[in-house]
Amino acid sequence: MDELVAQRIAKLEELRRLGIDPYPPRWERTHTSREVIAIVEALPPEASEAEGVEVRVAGRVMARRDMGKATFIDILDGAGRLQVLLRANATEGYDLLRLVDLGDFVGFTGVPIRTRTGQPTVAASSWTMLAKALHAPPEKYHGLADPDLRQRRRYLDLMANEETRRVFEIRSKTVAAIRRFLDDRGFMEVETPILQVTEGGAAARPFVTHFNALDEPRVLRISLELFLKRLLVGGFERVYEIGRNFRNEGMSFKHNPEFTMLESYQAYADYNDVAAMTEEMISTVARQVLGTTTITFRGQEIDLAPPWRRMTFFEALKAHGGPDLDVFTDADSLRAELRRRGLPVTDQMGYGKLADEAMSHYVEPNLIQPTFLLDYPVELSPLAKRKPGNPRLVERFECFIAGFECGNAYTELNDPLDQRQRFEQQLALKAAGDDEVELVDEDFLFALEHGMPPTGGFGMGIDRLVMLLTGQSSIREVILFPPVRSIED
RNA sequence: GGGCCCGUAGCUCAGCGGUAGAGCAGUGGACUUUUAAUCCAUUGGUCGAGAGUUCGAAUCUCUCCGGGCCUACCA
Repeated sequence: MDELVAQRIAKLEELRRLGIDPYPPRWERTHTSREVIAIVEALPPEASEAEGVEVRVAGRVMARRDMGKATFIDILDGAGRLQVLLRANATEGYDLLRLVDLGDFVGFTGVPIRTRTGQPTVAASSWTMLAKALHAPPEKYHGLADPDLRQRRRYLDLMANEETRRVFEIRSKTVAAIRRFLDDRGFMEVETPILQVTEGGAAARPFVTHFNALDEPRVLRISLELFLKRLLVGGFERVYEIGRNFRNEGMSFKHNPEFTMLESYQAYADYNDVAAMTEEMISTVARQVLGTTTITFRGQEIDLAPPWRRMTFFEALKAHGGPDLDVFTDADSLRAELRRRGLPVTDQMGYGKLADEAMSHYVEPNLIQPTFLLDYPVELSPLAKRKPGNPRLVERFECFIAGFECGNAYTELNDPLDQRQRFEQQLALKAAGDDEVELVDEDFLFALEHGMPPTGGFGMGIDRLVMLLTGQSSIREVILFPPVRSIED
């Protein structure tokens, strides 16, 4: 066995021999580190001690400065770090401190004091082992740097790196702020199936599993859309879901196979209403979580305050040197033009995919400040309603911040006959070799045939929003436990 | 998938053909206001795995394993 582990187990056994449980079931804490610091900071300047105040604090031992008859221990609790002073003539069990290692959870009873350097500290009258750690924590100064270990053993990353803790606190506050925003506007949070018969609502390859009780195959959902729309058919007027989607595809700095999506649907709204809600929601969330609407991402300062820039898909393509889609109106001519421009296009790509390819090449990287791209080609958007007066386009926007997409919305297609046609067009694309198309979902069509009110829908990748708000340039840094290859022992 | 890079002590890293090093952590000792405490002493390694080249490989070559960054596709 590892020598360091053996040493710690020996200490643990010595505690037991002394009648001390190294893993006691309960120990009452009265104050967090932050509360103790507040007590000390509230003391009059000449006072060095909160006389008569007894606090019980607890946390993980992060550092230890042993000076013979006095020892300083830094603990980390959920609120932050706190220094504890133990003295041979003032702390019960001082000689047993040799059984305390870095990483242990320890409780201290004592008085808040100010040291002569002014640092808030608990002068301990006693200490108690709360949980013995068998492994040393990461290096105290450099922390945990190995990117593999940081993700594989996130708990070590969290205990060693304050920035990591900050990122996930912001993530939690972001989701809470989104819920608050939607709840305040009369939206109802719902949950829909993750295990589905047919994947739908997006174009992506699914994870496949088997449902034993029904003895049927199932796929993990790739979007939330089609079930939420069934709820609009049912009569709920404002619904949203925040949930995990699964796409069995590649990983990149902005893609993870399981990712968290927000989708909301609002009856009697169109995509313009949704755009207004989007810019208000994201700026509100930023203000609540960060206290500002200004963020820095990859060295670029970005202002999330509304109103955001709006331009049409066609305009944006022209403005950034891409092809004019009013000139190249069919798949063959557009494909030839993109090929002439040296873009990687294939014969399998339909008009929508080609237009999207051009957009992501010419436009997307340039959309640093928040921008709505409006009015997408119909071929790219089988679930969106056509734009009145222009059957080539649908009422859809995607919003871009810092050069990547972070939201997508439609005026939802509620014409069941048109919806069936669109599904059939997707089938034709599949026949032509595109394996990432929207599949026909008869059950959804049947629901739509019962009537869905005019509806504005919205989808947003939560992980990407958190990347923006925390300044993290990789999605894996905002996911607590990103997928890692398993290691064979 | 393509390109570049990394894997050495529990952690952070040096060493880059001549028998394995530092700091932190650990162990023993000194020290009653330190805070990357300090000072003295000291334990700890199949140098990711395997094969090859060589008198000799952590170091060079190849294969594999794990990881990172960039790049391409879906949010």
